[in-house]
Amino acid sequence: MSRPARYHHGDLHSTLLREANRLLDEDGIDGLSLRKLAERAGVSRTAPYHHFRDKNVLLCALATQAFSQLDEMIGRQLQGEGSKERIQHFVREYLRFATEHPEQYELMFGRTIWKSGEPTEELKAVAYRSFRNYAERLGSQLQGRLPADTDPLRVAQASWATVHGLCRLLIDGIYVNREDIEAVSEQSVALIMAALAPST
Amino acid sequence: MSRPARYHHGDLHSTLLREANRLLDEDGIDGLSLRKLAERAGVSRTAPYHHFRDKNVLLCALATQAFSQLDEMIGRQLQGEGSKERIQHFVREYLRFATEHPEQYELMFGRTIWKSGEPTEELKAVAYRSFRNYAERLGSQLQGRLPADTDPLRVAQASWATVHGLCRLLIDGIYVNREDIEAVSEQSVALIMAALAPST
DNA sequence: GCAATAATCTTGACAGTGTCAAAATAAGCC
DNA sequence: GGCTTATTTTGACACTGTCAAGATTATTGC
Repeated sequence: MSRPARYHHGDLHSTLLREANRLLDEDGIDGLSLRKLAERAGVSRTAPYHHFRDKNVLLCALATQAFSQLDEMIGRQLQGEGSKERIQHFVREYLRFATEHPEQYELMFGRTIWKSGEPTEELKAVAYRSFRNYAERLGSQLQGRLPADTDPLRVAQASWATVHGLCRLLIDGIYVNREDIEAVSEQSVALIMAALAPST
Repeated sequence: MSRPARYHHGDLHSTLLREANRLLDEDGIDGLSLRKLAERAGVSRTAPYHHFRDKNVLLCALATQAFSQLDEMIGRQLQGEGSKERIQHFVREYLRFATEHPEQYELMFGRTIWKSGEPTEELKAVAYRSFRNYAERLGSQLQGRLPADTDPLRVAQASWATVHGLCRLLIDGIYVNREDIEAVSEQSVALIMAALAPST
């Protein structure tokens, strides 16, 4: 039998997170309204405010979740010794992450949180951790192959910006052709690797 | 003496564009509401609708203006023969363009228009023209220096994505240090140029 | 077990948004 | 001067985030 409607939901916090992610996928970041969310959770308009101070905090929670996934993916894909193939595979995985969850990606890196809103300390922590993770692992993959005057951190920042730029162009709807993007990313990796000393 | 308030504004169309740009600079893209805009222009809430079908069309008009400026800048900076210095100077100018008018840049490339809204034909035309302009000029600057298996168009796409990615990270508030970004961009250019054959 | 406290949820309200419909006003044209 | 068209206005609607005050349930101290 279906549970009777109780005054106390019981597990509203995690229900809100789950349904918010669903709403994000379906209606996009603009379509995610707290009122729709509350209705989905079977609860009144202002109930969510007892679990998330405001909409910004809710969005930060979603972004934090997504960053954890990204961080986990980085760790999984960029382990072991480096090679052009491995790095290209990572880039494809990154593109896949961004395009399969475009609204989450937008939340993670977009101005909704970072500019208009105010990123949570928790979000900032996991975001910076993700990038540090990427920089360190890429650095060790390119170990000894960079020109002497080249700071590995800068290479990490530059390469991340490139992949990120491609993702944004795709996600924001400026580029629509997924295959083009993949070709461009492979070109980028090839070009950078060509500038490196061969691996020993 | 100050003009009396007339029923017909006289030049509302261009006044709206001008004040919209001011509002954009002051309050950001989220702060730009048609009602505030109408008030600034000294006109009632719905008057703008007779000059712009809806908010999306207004924003497209602003973005179109900005793209024209960008296109003009590309033509100015990327003429003549190519050199590492010239390209690095162009990148700095691009960064300057994006950071001096961050809200316009957001409008030009952001999802507000391209994903959530519907880009005007006019906007699409000038946007594509800008990129074609960039691709052609960069291609001629790198003439004969690219590896045989390297499509100049791909290089243009990749390099644009990189600079664009940097701009987004800066504009969206993820990176805050302007000098870091400049160092990263110089690193990127140096890395790509290192992969090229020396100019004849 | 029971009272006090805290957590949770609801209804009502407010200011703000984009945009439509219908009416009012002005300008241009024959 | 009268007709048509372009502008502009007022009124309205549905939507948004969020606050305040009250209702309900859970938890804790004794």
